[in-house]
Amino acid sequence: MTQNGTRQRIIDAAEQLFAEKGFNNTTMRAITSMADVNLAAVNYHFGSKESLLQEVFEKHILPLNKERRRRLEAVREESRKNNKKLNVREVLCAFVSPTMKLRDAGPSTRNFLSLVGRSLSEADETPRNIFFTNMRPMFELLFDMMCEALPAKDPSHVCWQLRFALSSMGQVLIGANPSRALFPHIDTNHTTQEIEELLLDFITKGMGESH
Amino acid sequence: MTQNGTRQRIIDAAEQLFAEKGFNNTTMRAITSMADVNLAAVNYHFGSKESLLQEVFEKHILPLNKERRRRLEAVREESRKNNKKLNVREVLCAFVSPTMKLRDAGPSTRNFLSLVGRSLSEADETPRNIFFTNMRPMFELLFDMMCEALPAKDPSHVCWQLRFALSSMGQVLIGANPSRALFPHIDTNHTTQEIEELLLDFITKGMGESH
DNA sequence: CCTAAATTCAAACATGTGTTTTAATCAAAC
DNA sequence: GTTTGATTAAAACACATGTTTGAATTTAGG
Repeated sequence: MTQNGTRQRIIDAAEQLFAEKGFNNTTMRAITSMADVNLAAVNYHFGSKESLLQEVFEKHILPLNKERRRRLEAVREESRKNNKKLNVREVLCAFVSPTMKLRDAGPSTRNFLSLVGRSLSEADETPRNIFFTNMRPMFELLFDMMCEALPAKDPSHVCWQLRFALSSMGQVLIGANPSRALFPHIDTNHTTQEIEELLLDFITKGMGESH
Repeated sequence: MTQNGTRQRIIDAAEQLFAEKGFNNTTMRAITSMADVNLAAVNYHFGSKESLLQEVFEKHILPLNKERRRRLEAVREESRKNNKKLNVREVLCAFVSPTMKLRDAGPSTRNFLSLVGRSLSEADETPRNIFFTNMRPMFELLFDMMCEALPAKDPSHVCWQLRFALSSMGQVLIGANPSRALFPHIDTNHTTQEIEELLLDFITKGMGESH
C-alpha cells in the first residue's frame, strides 16, 4: 500500500455519509473531516466528489450484479432443462437474495444498501445516473424473465408491478433508521432472513398470476 | 385580490419545480424566474423557501387527508354496523383512492402528487419533516385499521408490509417521467383507473392473510 | 544521504445559494 | 392631488460548496 489508508478512510466515510444523508446533502468537508484527512484529499485521490460516489457505488454493485446475473441465469437454465415455466418466486428470489446477503456483511455493505435503496426515487441527476447505468441491464433481464414467468400478463402490467416490487425492496435496503421511521412505536428489527421472507412473500403474492 | 397574482404564480411554479427536481435542487432563482416575478418576492410573500414548500404542500394535503379520514372511518363504521371484520382491500382503497382522484384534476395536483411520492424516501430533513408532520396521524390510523383487518398477523409484520404498500403507492405518485423510467421501452401510460386497480391488486394481495 | 516523486496541507478561489436591504413604484383612501 | 401602506425592483450580503493552487512534507529508490 503506497499510502497509509487515506483512500480507504475516505471511502469508508463517504459510504456512511452518502447512505445517511444522500449525495447532495453530504459535503466534502463532512467526508474529509470524518475520514480525518485534508479537504483536498478527495480531489487528489478521486478527482471529484462525483467520481468518489461512482467508486463507492461500483465497488459493491459490480460483484453484486455479477452474482445476481449468475443466479438469475441459473434459474432460467434449470427451468429450461426441466421444461417447466419460470417460477415467479424463484426469479424474484434470485434477484433479491444476493442483496440481502450483504445486509449482514458488515456496516460498510449495509451503508451501501441504504444508498441503493435511496437511489430508486432519487431526484438528483448525479447519483441517479450512476445508479441506473449500473442497474439497467439487470432490470432488463429481470423484466424479461418476469414476462416469461407471467406470459398471460400484459408486459406493461409486469412493468408496473416490478416498479412496485423494486420500491418495496428499496424500503428494506434504506433500513429502519429509527428516528425517521414510519411507525416509531413498533419494533421492526427483525433478522435479515425474516425480512427477506416478508419482502419475497409480499412481492411474489403481489405479482402472482391469480386474478 | 390585493395583488395581481404574484403569490399564485409563485405557488404554481414552485409546485412544478419541487415535483420535478425536488426541494433542494430547486433554486429560488428558478422559481421566481419561471413565475416571472422578482427574486425577493418569495421571501416577501412567504417568508422563506421552506415556508413556501409548506404552503404548497399543505394546500393540497389538508383537504386530501380530511377526505381520507372520512373514507377510512366510513369503512370502519360500516364493518361495525354489520358486525363484520374489516376488509383489507376496502381499507387500502379508502386510503389510496382519494389520492388517485387528484391524478386527473389538473397539472397542479399532479405535480403535488409527485412531490408526495418523492417525500417517502426523501433524504433531506426539511421536506421530510413537513411531509411526516402531516402524514403521521394518517399512517397511524391506517396502521390501526390494518392490524384490525389482519388480527392473526404480528403488528411488526403489518408495519413492514405497509411500508411496502406505501412505497408502491409512491411509485404511482412520482409518475412515469419517461426520461428517467425504469423500462423506457415499455409504455406505461395507463388510465388512472387502471393504475389504481393495478396498485390495489398488488398491495392487497401482498398484504393478504393467505400464507 | 540525496533526489524525485507522491502525498499532505493551509489557503484561496469561483460560484451558487437563500436572504436582506433600501429605494422605487403602485394602489387605494382621504 | 396628496398621502399612506403595500408591493416590486435591483443590488448586495453572508455563507456554504466543490475545486484548485502552490508550498511543505513524507516516502521510496539509488
